[in-house]
Formats: sequence, C-alpha cells, structure tokens
Amino acid sequence: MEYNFTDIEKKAKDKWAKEEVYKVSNDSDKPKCYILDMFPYPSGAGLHVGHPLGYIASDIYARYKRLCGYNVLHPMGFDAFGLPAEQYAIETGQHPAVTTEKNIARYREQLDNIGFCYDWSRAVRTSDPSYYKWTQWIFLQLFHSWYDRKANKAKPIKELVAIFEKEGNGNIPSPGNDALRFDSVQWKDYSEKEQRDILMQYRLAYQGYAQVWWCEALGTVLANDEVVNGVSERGGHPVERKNMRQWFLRITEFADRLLTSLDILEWSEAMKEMQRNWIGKSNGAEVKFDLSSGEVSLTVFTTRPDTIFGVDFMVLAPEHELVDSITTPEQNKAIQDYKTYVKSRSERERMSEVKQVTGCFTGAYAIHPFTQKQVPVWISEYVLAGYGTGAIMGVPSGDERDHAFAKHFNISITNIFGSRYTGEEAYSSKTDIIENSDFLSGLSIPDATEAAINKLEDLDAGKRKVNFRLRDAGFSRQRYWGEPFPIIYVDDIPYGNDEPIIHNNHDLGKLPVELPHVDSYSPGPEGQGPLANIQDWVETEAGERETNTMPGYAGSSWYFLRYMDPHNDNEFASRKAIDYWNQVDLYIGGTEHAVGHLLYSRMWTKALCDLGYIGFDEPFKKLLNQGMIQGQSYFAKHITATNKNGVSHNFFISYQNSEKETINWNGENYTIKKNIPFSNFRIRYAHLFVDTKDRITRKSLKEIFEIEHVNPKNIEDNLMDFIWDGITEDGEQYIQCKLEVEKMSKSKYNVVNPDDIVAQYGADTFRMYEMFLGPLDASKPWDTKGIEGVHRFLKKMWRLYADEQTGWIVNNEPATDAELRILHKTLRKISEDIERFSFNTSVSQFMIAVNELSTLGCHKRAILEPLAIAICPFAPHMAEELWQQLGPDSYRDGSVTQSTFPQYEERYVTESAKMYPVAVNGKTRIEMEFPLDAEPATIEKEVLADETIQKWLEGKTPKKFIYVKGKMINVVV
RNA sequence: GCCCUGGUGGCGGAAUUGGUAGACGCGCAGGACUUAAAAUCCUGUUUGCCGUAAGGCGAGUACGGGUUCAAUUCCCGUCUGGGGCACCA
Repeated sequence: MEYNFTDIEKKAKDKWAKEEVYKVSNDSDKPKCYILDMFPYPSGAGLHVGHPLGYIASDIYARYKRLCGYNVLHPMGFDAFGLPAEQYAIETGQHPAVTTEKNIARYREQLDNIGFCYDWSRAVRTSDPSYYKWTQWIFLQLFHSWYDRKANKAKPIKELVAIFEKEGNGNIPSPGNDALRFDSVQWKDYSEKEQRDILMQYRLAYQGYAQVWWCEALGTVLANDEVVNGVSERGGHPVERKNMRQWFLRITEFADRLLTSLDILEWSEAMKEMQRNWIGKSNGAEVKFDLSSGEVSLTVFTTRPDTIFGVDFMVLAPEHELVDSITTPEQNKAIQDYKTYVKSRSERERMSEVKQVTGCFTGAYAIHPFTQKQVPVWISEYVLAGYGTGAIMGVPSGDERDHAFAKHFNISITNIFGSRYTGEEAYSSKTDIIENSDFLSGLSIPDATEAAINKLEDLDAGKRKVNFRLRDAGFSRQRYWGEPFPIIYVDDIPYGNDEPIIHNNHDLGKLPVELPHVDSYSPGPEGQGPLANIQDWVETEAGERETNTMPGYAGSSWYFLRYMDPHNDNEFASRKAIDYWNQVDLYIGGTEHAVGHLLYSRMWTKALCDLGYIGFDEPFKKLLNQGMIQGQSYFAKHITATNKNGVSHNFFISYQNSEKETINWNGENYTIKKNIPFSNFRIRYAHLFVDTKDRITRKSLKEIFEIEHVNPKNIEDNLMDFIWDGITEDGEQYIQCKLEVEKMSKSKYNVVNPDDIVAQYGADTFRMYEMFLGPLDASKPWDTKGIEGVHRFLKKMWRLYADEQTGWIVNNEPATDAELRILHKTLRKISEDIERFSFNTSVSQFMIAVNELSTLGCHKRAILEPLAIAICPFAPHMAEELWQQLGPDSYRDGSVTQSTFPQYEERYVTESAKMYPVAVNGKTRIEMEFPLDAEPATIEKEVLADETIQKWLEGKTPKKFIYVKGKMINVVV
C-alpha cells in the first residue's frame, strides 16, 4: 500500500467538510485564541507559491493550538476593493465586480487546495454591501467625533458643540487651525455654514486640501504607482501636482498614543522602530522671524534651537502660502518658474536628491530675533510643505543639506562650532559645545537648547514645540471601485446621511450607501471620480452626494472585528463577541504593511475604543512578519556582432561568453561589437527547464516556445539566434545561463503556481516544504528541485505505518526506551519550535525521528499514534488517514484535527551524562564523557590528567580551568 | 537620500542564552538491489596541507578592526542583497 496522496487528501478534505470540523463557535468553555492572516487582495494573477507562506505558518499554529485545547478563531477573507481591478476595467471594459468575483473564486480554490483550517462561514469581503455598510458606519462615527486632548481620547462632536455654546473654543484650540478663536456669543451668531466649517476643523474625519498627481491628458488623478519617471504609466503623458479638496482622517491626534502603546505590543523591534520613525516625534521649537518688509512674519520649526546664531538664510517650501506675497517684483518670474519645476517633482525625488541643489531667492529678508541681522528668504524643493511649518531656518555650519545649499548659492556661512567646523562639511554632532553665539556660547547643546527656547519665549519670538512627522491620512480617492461616502452636500455643506437634515422627510438615511453600477470608468469633470458622471445618483432630494470613494485601507482597517460576528446586521459586531475574542493574539503578514495598514488599523481601534464600541485599544497583540519567497530568473546575454561584410546581427549567447571577441554563426565569423552595453536577456519560464548546472538546452528551449504558443513555424527561426556554445554529456546543445533571484511576478515569467506543486506532490508535501525552506521571517528563493526531499520524507514516514505489499503493519508491541526517547525528544522539539515559530527546524526534527525509527524498524502503535497527531499541524491530510487507520475499526468518530497533542515526558528525554568537547586555549582537542552531576574538581583533575590534554599543555601550568555544565570545557594556558 | 533588514559549503539552511560551525534537506560522486528502469537503501561531500590508511595539522560564517578563556552570535567601520518612504495592496 503506497502513499497515494491524491486519494488521501481528497478523502480527508471531504471528511472535514462533511463534519464541519473547522466551524468555530463564539460559545466555548475553552480558552480563546485569535490567529489572523493579513487580508489578501485577490489579484488577477492568482496565488503564487510565495503568498501562502504566512498562511501555512498561521495554519500550523492554529491547528497546534486547537490540539492543545484552545477555541481558535482562524478566519480568512478578501480585501476586494482596489485600484488594479479598476485599472483592468478601464483596459478591458469588464466590471470590477465581475473580475473581483472571478479572482476571489480562483483564490478560494487555490487556498482550499492547500488544506487550510479556515472557518469559511466567517469569510468577509470588503466590497460586499453588507460589509461596507459598517465601513461607512465607522466613517460616520469618526466624522461625528473630535479629539479631546485633555482627556486624551476621541469623543462625540455633540459634546464639543455643547462646550462651544457654553464657553467658545478658548480652552480647546483647533487641531486644524491653531489661530481660530471665538467665544460662546460668537459661536451662537455664526451661521450654520460657519459653524459646520469650524466643526470640520475638529472632526476626526474631515475635509482639507492635499496634493495629488494630476494628468491633464487623461483628465484624471493618478496614484503614485501609476506615475513612472515623471509621466503617466498609461500613455506616458505629463503629470503635475495639483491641490484638491479631500477627506482626511485626523490620525495625528493619536500620534502620541500610537507611539507610546507600541511598547506593550509583542512586535519585532524592527517593526516598532519603523512605526516610531514614521510617527517621527521630535522636540524642538517654533521660531518666529519677522520680515524686513514688516507686514508678516515667518514661523519655522527647528529641532536645533541651540544653533539659532548660525542662521544664514531661511528656506520656505515652494508651496508655502506666503511665497507669492513676500516675493519681490524683480524675483517674481524666477520664483514662478521654479514653482512650475517643483510641481513636476515627486516628494521622493525632492527628498532624495542631494547632489543637485536647487532653489530660488524670493527677494525678501527676515530679521533674526536675537541679532536683528537680515537673512535672505529662499524657496527650495528640499523643504516640504507638509512637515513642521513648511519653513526652516538654514544653519549651514551645522546641517549638511543647509551647508550644500549655502555653498551652491554662495551664501556666507556663520561658524558656531569653532575649529570643529572645517568649512568643508557641516558639523552635525549632537553632543558638543556651542560657540560664537552670544548668550549661548560655551553651553552644551542640551543646555543651549533650553536657554534658547526660554529666551525665545521671553521675547515672544517662539515657543517650545513637539512636532510629529506623521501626517493626517488622505481618505479620498477619485475612483470608482471603493466604498462610497455616506455624505450628502446641502448648500455645499457636507452632512453625514445619519443626520436629520438628510433623513428627515427623505429615504436617504439608510446604510449602506450602495455603489451604483456604471458603464464607463472614465473620470468625472475636473478630476472627480467616475461616480460624478451618474447624475441620477449624485442628485438626491436632500442634496448632492459625495462622489469620491474611500481608499483601499478603509475596509482593512477594521476587518479583524467583523470576523468575530460576520453576519450581524444590527452592529458591526456584537459587544459580546468582541469581548470574547478580544485582541488578535497572533497576526502574520508582510513587512510591506509596516506603516500603512498597521498604523491605520491601530488608529481605528483606538477611536472605536474611545467611543465605547470595543474594550481594547490595540488590535494586534503579537505580530510576525513573513519573508518573501522570491523567484528564480535565468539570463543569457544579448549581443550584437558584425561579419566581414559589415552586416550586423543580434545573438543570444552564454552569459560568460559575451566577453569573447568573435563567434561563428552559419559558417561565418562575426566580430562581437564592444563598447555597446550588453543587455541581459531573460529566458522566460526558464526555472521550469534549466538543468542542475543552470544550462538551457536547445531542446528544452524549444519546449518553452511551444508552451508560449509561438507559431511552430517560427520556433526554429527563434532558435537560430542562439549561439549554442556548449554540448551536454547527452550530446544536447546548450547555452549557459546566469541565475538571478528576484521578486516572483507574472511580468518576470518566474512564477510557480501552488496548484501545480500540489498536483504533483500533494498539499502535505507543499506545506512542509514551504516551511522547510527556511525561517518564516527570512526571504528566500523558491527552488522546486528541493521539494523531492520533503516528499521522500513523507513517503518514508508512511512506510513506518504501511508496507507497499502487505498493507498496514502497525503492531501493539511495547516500545523500547530508545524508541520512546526518539518520540519524546521529537515531541519536545516540535512543541518548542512551534511556540517560537521555528517551523523549518520542526520539519528537520520529524525527518530525524523518521530516519531513526526506520533504522530501528519500529512499527509500534505506542510510538506511531502520538507521532501521527504531532505531524497533524504540518501534514494534516496524511495525519488524518494514519489516525483513522490506527482507530479500532479503521474509522473513528471525529477527526485527528480535534484530538489532543501528545505531551512529552521529561523522564524519557533526560540524560545522565554528556560528551564534553575539551578545548585548550579555545581550540577543541578531544571529547570526554562526564556525568552531568559530576563535581567540577573531579572533572578538572581527570581532564588535566588526560594524555592528549597533557600533550597540548606542553608542560605549562594551566592558568584557568573553565567548565560550563552541559556545554563545554576549556583549559587556558 | 532617509528608515528597517539580511549576508554561513555548489544550493536552501542549522547552531534557541557568547560555548564542538555546517544539523536536516537538495545537488553531486561512488556503490547495492534490478534483465533494465523507477522506487528504495548504503557510503562520501567546507577547504588547504601531511598520510597507503586510521588519522593528524591549519584556515574558515561578506570584508577590515576590536572586546573575551571562548564570537556566526557583542561593539566600531566598509562593501553588498532585499523591503518601505504616505494614492499599489
């Protein structure tokens, strides 16, 4: 009876489906455990072998926890709104709902193939109206909330209105407009529009302005992704930055809490560090510089107020609101030209360009608050409008970029660091003494910082300020395939559709606001989204609908809550279910979500917690990052060569042979053209055809062309251009390729589909091989060749239970000590490894156990039954079959997936003696065995008496004797 | 450019807390079984030198330094691969 994985896996899957073994109840006496995978976006390309890596890991952990007696919630769903589906719709005319449905069905099929233990009855998809109903509802809660800085929590906006009616906003400055001041009388006198405009400056979901990529030719707004090398990806049209009215989430109000509560999370330090850097808290000061023209002043933010006497110029962001008004007539043309240039530049380019300094003088001068010195005011792209105040003070002797700027524009540099500033580069040490700085001279940097801020505050020329790099999150997209906003404009004032003015007398209050069908995905007028084209939908009895849609991260910011109670039509999830499942205990996903999704969902969780809907303010207690599985691509060289008549021809040639001078082709000599860049030629799908020496034979390349449906007549022509410069042992012509490891992607022709692997080797082999490739968090290349080893291991394990000829061979003989030792060592290692998510070493341990049990010829139930359960998290299908066969009459009630993980017993594992490596001066010379409870003195005596050790001591007296119990012995001479 | 992260045999990787570097697997080489193949099993496989052999000596975890009785592990510097950088998800 051989290991027939196809039958075994089908049988197990049918059983699990029939008995609904993965159905999870919200009512249980068992302790709960919530294990979650990051939401996949169902792309048209389907899953490749890299995607399931994290899913397999969480599946193993979930199955293990179930076997250990936990009630485990392990759901899966789809992040189904997004740009690629819309892009595809624009190209093919197919409705995103149709293609998304198709893609989800494909994903589901591929996932099922691998044998995950998801409770599919809880699946959600963000594009489902019954789901986005609640995304819209949460948006409305944010819209109707503000952030109380004193209480440090989000509160209903009604409470804020009550305060305004009583005392105005004297105690509650607006986060959106610091200068805004009014008292209760003024508030009551304001019109409805004025009041709503003010409230907008407090709401957690609010409207403001942001820059977007605008493409005039396409008449639409483009995502960063769609802008390549400064032009639109589609069509290559010019693009520029354009200011547009947008929805935002006021995540900046949560900045401090998002920062401090990182400390209690079990995330990798790297991940926390990335979030900390993203939030970017910095202490410093705001400094006010009056302009020499007198009317206005500039406010800058600086983290180095101690360097204020080193200020030689000021720089404003080109978008700064004062630029036009302060620019002198003589400089106006230059400034406008420069601003046009900056419009074409992405933020990334602006920040990363260090070699080429650009900027423009406004003609204005600012007055130094201490020295009254006049300093020129410039604009430059390296200052960003969104950070700090959008203006900086230039201190060239202490800041590299300021230094480069001053050098480039010949601005004279004030030295405040004495001899430590060389004149060649800025002196940016943060632990030093300030010089040449009036009352700050001689002070250390921290002291000078304090003194400078105090003086600024005395003079009313500045104040202490904490600044965050974090910016409010843009929440509008001028797109079709996303959640519509539950917002209606009445006389240009936005109202939530749950407000009386909207739903009184109108049937407009209900959620969800369904995404209407469209026939065309072309943009609306003036950069609006496609929804703006549907007049019938936009115009309502109450007013006009918002035509933007929400961004991709809206639905994924709260989906982990919906899984707890996915069919609830009255609430986003019942409080009982939320209290029971609570935080996600383990969250597995890629690092690419480090600062996007993971930050937004933390904010949403905090807001929902503050508003009293949930009882915890951090969504993901423990977070693990899986690495990427990369693809293998093979390259030949593409060269140009010329014959004696000057006729040139392009060839493909073995990678290393492109250095040759001449080649022979069709009986003629060709000279390889040097000094033209040799390009790499990607051989498509080569990973399926290369031999073990990275060679492609003429024969196998022909097969590739056949797969790619090249016209058979052309295959021979195509093969003509290859210079077959090698002959294999079997007499095949070949070309030597170069292997490169890169991202697995359809466009790189290097993807491996898990379906193919499962068909060939079975899901159990696939699961174990993915884990065996290496540590979960490491990136590593996929290599199908290595899977044989894992497959052989499963077959070998199978043979412990069944003989190919005689069938089941498990017996009831008592197990020997040696066999029990192997079993319990394995159980211990597996349990420990699973708890620390080291699945690759678990697989190794199973291999070791099976090798050893095979050598001992062990077919005993006492050993093999626990072993079958132990491998269940990894190879559940095989485990099910083995466990069933071990049952009383070859069929048990229930499933191995619901049995109990065997506990290891210490008594079978402990050893009494240890073979110690004995080293002299750190170099291991011999091994000696000692009992673990031996006296150190005895050991020392015996070691020093040993012949080999004596030889290495060369008669010298040992200086030191090091004995680490259970580890090693070292004699120092 | 900035932030995060990695670099160990021909390849994927192991070494869990500073304690025998290379477990386990692939590949490769040789062998057994077989008419043959598949499957399976056995042996060897970091590298240099010495030795017929058993074995012995030395080097070695990207590179250069340092701390330590002891460094793949800790510290400093350099090179280099990957991820992110706010509208891809």
